[in-house]
This record gives sequence, C-alpha cells and structure tokens, in this order.
Amino acid sequence: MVRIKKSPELRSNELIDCAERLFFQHGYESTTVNDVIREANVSKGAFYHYFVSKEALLEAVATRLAERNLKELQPLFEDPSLDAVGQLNALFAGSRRLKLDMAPQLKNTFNALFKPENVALYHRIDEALMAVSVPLVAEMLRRGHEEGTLDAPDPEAAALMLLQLRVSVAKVMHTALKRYEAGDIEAAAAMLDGWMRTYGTAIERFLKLRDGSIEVTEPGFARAFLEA
Amino acid sequence: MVRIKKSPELRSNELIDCAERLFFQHGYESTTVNDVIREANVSKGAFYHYFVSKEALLEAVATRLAERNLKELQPLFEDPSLDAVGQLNALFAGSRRLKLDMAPQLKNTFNALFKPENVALYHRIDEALMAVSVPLVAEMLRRGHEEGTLDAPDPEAAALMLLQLRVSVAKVMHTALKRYEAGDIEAAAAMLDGWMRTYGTAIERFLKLRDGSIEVTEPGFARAFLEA
DNA sequence: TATAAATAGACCGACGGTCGGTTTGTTTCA
DNA sequence: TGAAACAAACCGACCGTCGGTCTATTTATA
Repeated sequence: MVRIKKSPELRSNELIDCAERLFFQHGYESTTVNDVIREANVSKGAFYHYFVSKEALLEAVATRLAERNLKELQPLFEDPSLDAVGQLNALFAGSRRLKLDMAPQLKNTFNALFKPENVALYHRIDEALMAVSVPLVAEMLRRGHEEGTLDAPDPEAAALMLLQLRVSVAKVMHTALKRYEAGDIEAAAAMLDGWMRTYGTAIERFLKLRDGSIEVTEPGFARAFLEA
Repeated sequence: MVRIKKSPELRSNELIDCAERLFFQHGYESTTVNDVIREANVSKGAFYHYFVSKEALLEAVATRLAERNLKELQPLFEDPSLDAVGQLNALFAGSRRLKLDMAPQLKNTFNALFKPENVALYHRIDEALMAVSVPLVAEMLRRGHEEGTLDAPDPEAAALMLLQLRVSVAKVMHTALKRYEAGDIEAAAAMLDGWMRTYGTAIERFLKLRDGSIEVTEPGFARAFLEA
C-alpha cells in the first residue's frame, strides 16, 4: 500500500469521522476495527498509533459529539437578555428547531442508539453529554434561584435530575417513532405530545414555576417531527 | 468428563447463578462463556443448549433479578391499608432497611455496576427493573390520583419519569461511596443526604404533595449506610 | 544524517459460537 | 414385556473473527 502521511489531527479526525458513521450505521459492536481502518484508508499500525483501543475510539466519538453540543448550547446560556426560565424555553425551542431540521438523521440516530448492541455507544454519549451539560444547567438554576425566577434547592442535584428526566423523553421519542413506523400514526403523535407536556409539567412543578411557563413542545410539533 | 444429567430448570438456574456471581465479581465483558461453564461444571454444548448466546444469558440474569425484585415489592403495592403516599413512603422505608441490611453486597454491586466494562450488565438490569416497576408505580399513581392524595397527570408517563429519577440517586450513591472510600467521610455523607432530600423534594413537587410528606431518607441514614 | 514520529501489514491468542456425535430417558407398539 | 424409535440433554474438539501486538520501513525535521 502506498504510504500516505497526514497531519496527526487530520488523521485522528478522519478516524473519528469514519467511526462515528459506522457506529451509527451498523452499531458499535458490529463495527470492527478493520472496518474502520478500511474506510479510513489507514493501516492497523496507524490506527493503534492514534488510539490505544477500540474503546478509546468510542470515547473520542462521544467526547467530540458532546463538545459540539456544548458549542451550540454555550451562547444560549450566556445570553444576558434572558432570565433562567427564558433560557430554558429558548433551549427547548432550539432543540425543537434542531429536531425538525435534522429529523431524518435524528430518527436514524435514535434507532441506532436504542439497539441492544449499542448500549456502550449510548452510554458513552450520555455520559459525555451529561458531563458538559450538568455544570451549565446547574449554573443556570443558580442564577434563576438568585433572580427569584425559579426555586431550585441544590442546583447541582437539580440539574442532574432534570437532565436525567430528559432520558425518559428520549425513550418515549423512540417508542413513538417505532409506533409511527408501524403505521399507528395518531397514537404515536398523541403519545409523544402528551409525554412532552408531562415532561414540561414535571419541570414546572419541580422548579415551582407557574403552569404553562415551560414550553417543551408546541401544538403540532410531535406530528411534524414524526412526519418529517 | 462424566455425564451428569439434571432437570432443565435446575441446570439453567445453576448457569444463571454462576453467571450472576461472575458478572458482578469480574464484570460482564471480562467473564467468558468458558468461565461460566467451568464454574457450573457444564460442557459448552450444554450451555448453548440452554442459551442461544452469552447475551441471552445476561438477559436471563437481568430478568431473574427483576422478577425477584417484583416479588418483594408486590405485597406492598397490594396493601389496602395504605394510601398512595403511604405506599411510596413504605417503599422508601423498605428500600432503606434493605440497603442497610445488605450494605456490603450492595456496595459491591454498585462498584461493579458502574464500571465501564459493565454498561451492558447495568443497562439490561435497569431495563428489566423498569419493565416490572413502571406498571406497578403507574397503577399506584392512578389510585392516588383517584383517592385525591396526589396529582399525577398521565400516570404512565409520570411513573417512568419518577423511576428515571431514581437513576440519579443511584449515581450519587456511587459517587458518595467512592468519596467515602477515599476517606472524605463527612462530605460523602452530607452529599448523599442532601441529594436524597432533593430527590424527595422533586417527587413531592411533581406529585403536588405538601412539603415533607415524602421521606426518602431519615436522619443519619446516609452515614449509617456508608459506614455499614 | 540522526532521531523520532508515522505508517504498514503479517501475525497472535482469546473468544463466542458451531457441529457431529454420544448418552439417557421416554414413548410406542408387536 | 421388551425392544425399537425418538427426543432431549450433553460432550468437547474445532472454527472464524476480532481486538490488539510486533517488527520493519518510510517520512519529516532538527
């Protein structure tokens, strides 16, 4: 094979690119190191020069995903024109926009992430996302508590719990998606919509906000997402 | 090797016994099928006669664990002398008793379950526990809503969310345990106690109960558990 | 030109899983 | 009654694949 040399960062990123694609496409366990190096046109020696193990590659994928997520969220949390509740709502609004824009990829991602052979992938990504999100949300809750716009005893704990609740929404999005694909469209949309509302209610009550102050979803969103 | 024949159920349970022990002791991934059959004194052929894969064995372990959990919880949920809030508190009280009684094993379990090589184990157990718990809790919430002792819109969704919150408590128990083992006893106890209180507050607020009606923990519990 | 980083790819051992065959118990029927 | 037929349980040698290692070679750079 011809010997090609590239800058370390480039190579490393190419490997992570391939891995990310393959992991989501075929699952983490079903993707072999040989698959990755074939796609990336790299020898095994080169691969193990950059990553000590397949596991390390997974971690790199998860970390990069979380970092990108952080970069998107960061500005929102630093916006001084919004109070904490406004930030939360902006977060959900942004999340909705993103979900609609990237619906096809996202659906694919969900399907991949919840496959049993992908628990490792799911877990690592969740861990990485939590690691970057908890401090951000905790800080937001602290500010909101000081402003008096919400009531969050122990912002750290509350942040983790709020983010933990997010998992239940992800779960229900997945089952709703399955149901939609099975043709049960009405039920799927109704379920997703209802659960997202309940999620909003849970947050409102937990943070002692008045009813309706959190807008996790908006009329027609569930359906629009499913049909996108 | 001498040929020993046993009733299928016995054999199968022996295999699950060994697997459970080995999985928790050395981790799921580090435990090989050969390890299991060696401990169980069974040939490979016999093993694959009972389980189609190593994965299937893991599922069996998780399912049995969840079933046992269900058997312990079932009576409590059927106790007619308690209202829904009383049931919840009884649940937490029982859980505390159990935690103190089995503290050593539980600590070991926690350490095993949160090791990175055990995500599959963790995930499967969580899934199995959820599957048996959600209907129970949902039914309890429905009853409570009818009684008027609590306010749970959409009991199914609320049940899943409440149970999802439990994960954050498990996470904090693990970190508190680590901190305790590192010698930071005061901080560990304070952290665990505080977070459990926050968990209680979250539940109270979500279900619109009056402050202090949910007793997730009691004075001195966190410390007692850590020192047990 | 010396040195270290980067790349190549043959190779290894362990692992999950398969397969052909044996043993044991149970059912069927002359 | 007993032997033939069948099914379930069991055995362990074997296989293909996979993550990871190793040695050799090339390339950049100081």
